[in-house]
Amino acid sequence: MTAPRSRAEQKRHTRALIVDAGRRAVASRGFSSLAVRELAREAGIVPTAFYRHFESVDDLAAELAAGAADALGGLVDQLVADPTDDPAADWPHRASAAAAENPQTWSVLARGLVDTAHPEHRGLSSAVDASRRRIGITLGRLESLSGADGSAVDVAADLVVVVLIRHLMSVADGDDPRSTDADSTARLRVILAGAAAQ
Amino acid sequence: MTAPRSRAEQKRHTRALIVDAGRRAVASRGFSSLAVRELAREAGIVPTAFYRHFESVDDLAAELAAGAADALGGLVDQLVADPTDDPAADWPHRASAAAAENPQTWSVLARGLVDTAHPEHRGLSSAVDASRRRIGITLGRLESLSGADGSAVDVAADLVVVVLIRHLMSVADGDDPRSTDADSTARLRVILAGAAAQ
DNA sequence: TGTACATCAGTGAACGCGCGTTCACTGATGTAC
DNA sequence: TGTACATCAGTGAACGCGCGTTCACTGATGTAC
Repeated sequence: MTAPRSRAEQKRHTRALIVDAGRRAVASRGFSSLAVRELAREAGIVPTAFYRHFESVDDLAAELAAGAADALGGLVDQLVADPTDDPAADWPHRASAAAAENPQTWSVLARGLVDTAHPEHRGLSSAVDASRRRIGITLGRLESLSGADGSAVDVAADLVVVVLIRHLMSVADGDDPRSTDADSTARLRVILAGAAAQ
Repeated sequence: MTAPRSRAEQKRHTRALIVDAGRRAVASRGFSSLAVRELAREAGIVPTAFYRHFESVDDLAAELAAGAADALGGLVDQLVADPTDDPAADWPHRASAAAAENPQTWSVLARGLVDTAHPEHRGLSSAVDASRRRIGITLGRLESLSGADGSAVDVAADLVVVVLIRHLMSVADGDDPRSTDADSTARLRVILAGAAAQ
């Protein structure tokens, strides 16, 4: 049934099991809940074998955080890559697709953002800052915001990013994607109309 | 120097020290970081004496969460109690006063909101729902929103509550209150203008 | 193709530590007479 | 006011448990000849 695996393939597989268990743990109980013994149990290895894959539990935390930051960057790539006249309608839909692909990652992001004392907070926080700037640039190019004040666009970008992160977590938490999309769209419409009116 | 205390006063004092240490712990590291031994150390008692004040560590968690929910309710009371024509200008200022009064409480609220797996999540989440409804009613009475769509007002209320909670956490984290007030005011202006434009 | 050796993912025992909680206790404070 | 007793906040030993990490090991996989 299971194909024979090379040693390298097997190692990659085990490592992926650990990372996956780690993502689930952080998503549901936060970074400080990462426990080597629990991860090992879920990956089907003995606790000490964990150290064949990571230097320490903090090393794994760093990798999970980097993954979340990358995921956010990738999503923003998609949002700004092919332009739209109506981000309020299109972005939630694209974000839902991203959330469905790797749900836990977005909860990892949220955990890192709220856990200001955790070492990974800084990195995730600046990933969000970067996203805000990129979203801001894209919003600034919208025809509907062509007459808007620059600082109003910045404020809108800030609010849009918050709406998108809430959206991602909502979908990741298993909320109905259809109604979550509708909620986010309504929020984005208010924000964009508000920026246009300033 | 220290006035003699009745046994009841002394007990209340020790209990307050525990609750305070608990608030700081949850604020900085989350509900799951509550540790009897650490709280006892900070309160100047032996770990087992903790159980003279609380049935268990979960009992303390429940009290902290209830305190955060009450604080939010109290703040909303203040926001809706004396009406204003310009919530965008007035509410951040009032929220800053509340945040300065008991900073950690707001981080406790945020922790409980993001920690969806924690038993206290539900209660804090519904406290926020209640606040959203009350804010919505108050917004609906604003002259500037008299022509606005009802659902746009609901969306605005949702966004306003998010802005206020971020504001509270910002001030609690020690950010400069003046610039935090300005940021929140700008965000609220965009939201209210957006709802008015729908 | 067969043999000898190297690599290294996973093993199992062990370390010191902090966890939440129980229990019988002490001794100062409070109360009744 | 003085004495006898009750209350109860705080004490200290102890419980079983899971934590992160180290170390010497095993044995299957991979490589060189």
